[in-house]
Amino acid sequence: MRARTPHRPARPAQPSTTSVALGTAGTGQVETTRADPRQDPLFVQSIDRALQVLSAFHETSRPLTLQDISRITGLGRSAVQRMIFTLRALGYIDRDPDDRGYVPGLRILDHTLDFQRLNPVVVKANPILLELRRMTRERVDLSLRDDLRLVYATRLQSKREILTSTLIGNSVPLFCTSGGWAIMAHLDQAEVEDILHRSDRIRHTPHTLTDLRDLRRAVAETRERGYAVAREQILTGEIALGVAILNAQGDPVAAIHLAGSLAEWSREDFEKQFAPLMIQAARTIGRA
Amino acid sequence: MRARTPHRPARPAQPSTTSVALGTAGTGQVETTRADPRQDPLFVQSIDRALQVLSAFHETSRPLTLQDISRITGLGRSAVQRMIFTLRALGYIDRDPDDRGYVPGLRILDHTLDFQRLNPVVVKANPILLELRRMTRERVDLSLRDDLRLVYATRLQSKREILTSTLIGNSVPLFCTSGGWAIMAHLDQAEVEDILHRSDRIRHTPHTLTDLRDLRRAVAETRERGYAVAREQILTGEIALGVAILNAQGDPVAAIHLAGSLAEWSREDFEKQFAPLMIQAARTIGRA
DNA sequence: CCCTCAGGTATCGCATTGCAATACTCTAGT
DNA sequence: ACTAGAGTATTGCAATGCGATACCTGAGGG
Repeated sequence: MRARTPHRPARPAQPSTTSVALGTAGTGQVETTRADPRQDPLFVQSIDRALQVLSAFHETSRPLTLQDISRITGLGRSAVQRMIFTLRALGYIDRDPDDRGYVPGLRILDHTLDFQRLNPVVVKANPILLELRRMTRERVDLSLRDDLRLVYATRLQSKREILTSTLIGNSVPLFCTSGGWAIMAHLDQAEVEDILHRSDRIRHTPHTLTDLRDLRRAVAETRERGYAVAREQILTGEIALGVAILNAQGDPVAAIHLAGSLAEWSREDFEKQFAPLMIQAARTIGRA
Repeated sequence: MRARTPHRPARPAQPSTTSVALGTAGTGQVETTRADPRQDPLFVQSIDRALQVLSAFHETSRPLTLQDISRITGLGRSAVQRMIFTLRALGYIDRDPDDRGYVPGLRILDHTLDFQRLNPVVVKANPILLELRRMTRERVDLSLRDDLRLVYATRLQSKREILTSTLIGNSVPLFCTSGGWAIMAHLDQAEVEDILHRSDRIRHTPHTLTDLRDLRRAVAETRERGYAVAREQILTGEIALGVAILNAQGDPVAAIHLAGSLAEWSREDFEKQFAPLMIQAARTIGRA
């Protein structure tokens, strides 16, 4: 139990503060405009509870029983049972066919599709990513920033992709990924510090950078170059280029990645070959 | 507005009736064990309402305003506003960065990942699908049945994939797809009739079969062959093989597809080449 | 330039609605 | 056979969410 699902926050972030952030920054202290949304009278408790139930599956890698969910969410048995009933009626939770227990339901994928259809970054990026993969023949990804992590929204497999971990919705931390460095390169140093300090800097490979000085340098280098290069930060034997995508206000909201194998590429070749393409692609997407 | 999102049911299906279905079948009348879950005392209204708000995005291809959502869901402005506030605080809805309006939020993808990690069929199928694509070099998909439609859960692009419509969560109707025929081939004729009659048999290409007699024949042929062959039913120029995946009880709960181009393949070659592989793969997944 | 309209946000009282407690059924394990 | 664990169902009371209403802002338009 408690599978190593990387860094998915059990409790989500604040709502509108993201857009503020810039003016009041300074020391990297994020000024929370609204103290805590979940004790705001506008906050609908029961939605929260229902989504907590759905989110209980984040914690597991097996079907859950009622009491599992009750334990994970901290909600009472009755409440959980009522919600499961409802969520099941609506198709958001199913019974596991063989084993007994509950699993996420099919209807979730309807919302996945909506997200992909409606998110402007994803929509703009997709054709460009396809083109990018056509030209590079390597793995191309788009990830969106969610506070300390990057969530993969589009993944285009390369020729021989074995790992099943190339799934939409997977997330990686900002602090040790090409995309994360690319994004931090577009923030003021105060915010970078804030991010680095709040991240729990877990080592994914023996080469993962975790020292603050190293990470600062990685970000600084990225800032100069205009793109990030990450070697074996998440996966051994993998090299990745990352470029940030800016929204209309100039905030880095997403990143594109290109990942190749160090068995095939030297760092220099990989960069020389692909960095210009990446930068061009990111500009086109972000209209920067 | 009201974009042609194919066949996503605005109102979802009943919960536990699916598993019953078989014993009481007969005339194709599905015996509703529980009259209507949403007037059951166990049914939590406010979850339903919240998810209706999230589902409002099914209807659109642009960001939605509060009143849009209010209109689509039929809920009052106040209620919608409170829910948007909550859903936004939780990350399930975002503000569109440029344009004004709301869009589905990133946190949705967390649940997508859960679904893919936990759904036993998807988990079992993925490695086999990868192998299948390696051998065929064509597009390979896994889709799960949801009443009258098949929802794509895994999609492995082929070499030159242009269309952005190869997204997870996309759905196609049972009645006119290789996967659908493969699934119906494993149901009794009464259920097939029920499905065919309840489907609204829209023509997707000039070659889409819509006549009941033709469709019955397609299913019958599939039943004999053990796999389905669909030519240009959804996409012009495309040929697809479909094989059903059975769960432990022998019900067809999913299907795998192999899609190729008629410019490259004759129907005969495509079948001869790939049908055995497909059947083998489906057996392995379904453990039938 | 002021008015209006559309969109978003906030407040409050009342009754709807969902939770805790409890009890019942079923299956599996010892 | 008894116990434990899982799922399901019912009920009373009060927490909680909805409707009505009002406020704020920016964008057009006369």
